Amino acid sequence: MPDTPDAKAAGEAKPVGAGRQLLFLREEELRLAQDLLFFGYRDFTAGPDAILAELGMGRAHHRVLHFVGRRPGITVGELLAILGITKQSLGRVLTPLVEEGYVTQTPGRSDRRQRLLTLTEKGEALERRLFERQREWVMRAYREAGPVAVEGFRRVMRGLMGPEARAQLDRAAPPDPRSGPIHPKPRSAA
Amino acid sequence: MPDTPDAKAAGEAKPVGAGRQLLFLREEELRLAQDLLFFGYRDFTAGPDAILAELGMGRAHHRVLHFVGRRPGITVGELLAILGITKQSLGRVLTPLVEEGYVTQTPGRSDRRQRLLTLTEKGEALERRLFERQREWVMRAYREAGPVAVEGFRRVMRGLMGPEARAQLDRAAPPDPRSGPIHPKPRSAA
DNA sequence: CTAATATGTCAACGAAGCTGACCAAAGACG
DNA sequence: CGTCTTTGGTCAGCTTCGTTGACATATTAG
Repeated sequence: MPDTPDAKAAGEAKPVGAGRQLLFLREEELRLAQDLLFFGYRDFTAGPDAILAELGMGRAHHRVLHFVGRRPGITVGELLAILGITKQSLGRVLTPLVEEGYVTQTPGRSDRRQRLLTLTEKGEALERRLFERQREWVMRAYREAGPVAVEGFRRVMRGLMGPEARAQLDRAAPPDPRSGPIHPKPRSAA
Repeated sequence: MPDTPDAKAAGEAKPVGAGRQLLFLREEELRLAQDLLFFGYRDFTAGPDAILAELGMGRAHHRVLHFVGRRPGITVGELLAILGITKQSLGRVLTPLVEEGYVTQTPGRSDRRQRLLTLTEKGEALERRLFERQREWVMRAYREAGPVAVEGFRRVMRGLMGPEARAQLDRAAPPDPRSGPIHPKPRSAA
């Protein structure tokens, strides 16, 4: 259990045993994590949400654009598995995206029941616009925090995911052969 | 062109210079961040969501319990500012919580228009139950990632918040005077 | 031919946001 | 005192995005 949280560990007063004290610190630590995730996630999505609202779309549309953009030719079934929603829910978002020309459906070559999904140019343009907005935001946070913090952020977020999501992530983010794996190995705290 | 399936993802040829490559890496970095936040946040909230569903409640109830628990005696207005929602939306969640005995409202002593919100024992018990579920999950991620990563996670999440959220966080999480500020200074990359 | 699979669609519902309008109690201040 | 503002509550209606259940169709698999 090596995880005395770096510097802040103190807490001298309070007539408690050491174990009790650790427990208390853990509690506050976790409450902080709850706050950070709530506020952070909310503000992280705020930028794209504003753009989408102008187009009469919502966050769900963004997610479809994002994952279709990440894996062009993805099947409906795979997309459902990644998003973890029902096909009815997906349909309400995907159908308009197809009708308005953001996404194309083409029958699978080996299995013609499948509808392989790909972004159109219009879809790519919108996705990129949403992406850029978010990029500014995240890059600012990354810059302020520094590369070591970014690596830590990634490790913790990965740990917050369930095993299925982790597997999906590895598929959704095919490591670019030119750049090597994103997390080659922690390399002992950079 | 529309129908090249997933194999097309790479695009290895692409004649790029070093700057272009950096840009590309940044892009992939950011896409990864999007994935991590989506999956991570979703799975982070999954545990409490399941408990709440059994009680006919949702995530919004949890947030109220969380922030009221964090600042007993908080006013309705303050809670609205923290959550960033309208009073109508809050009402739909808060009224049932009061009616079912999870939260009490008491008139403010200096301003009797205010309704100071506090958790009842029942409310504290539920909040704790939700908290414990989430704690297990987060502690696992923290342990796996290690203390340096946790510090980095906190720094990045904080950076993802807007300035208002940051101010609210400092109020919502009154820094324990015994332990000093959470982020005293980067201390040059652990 | 039959069964399973991939996808789509209709209908109804629930959770949690929103706007706009309006009201009452209490404080603030001339 | 009287008026204005602030705090909070409420009614009505709308939107997004998730859910279940049932059913239809095309295609593949055995």
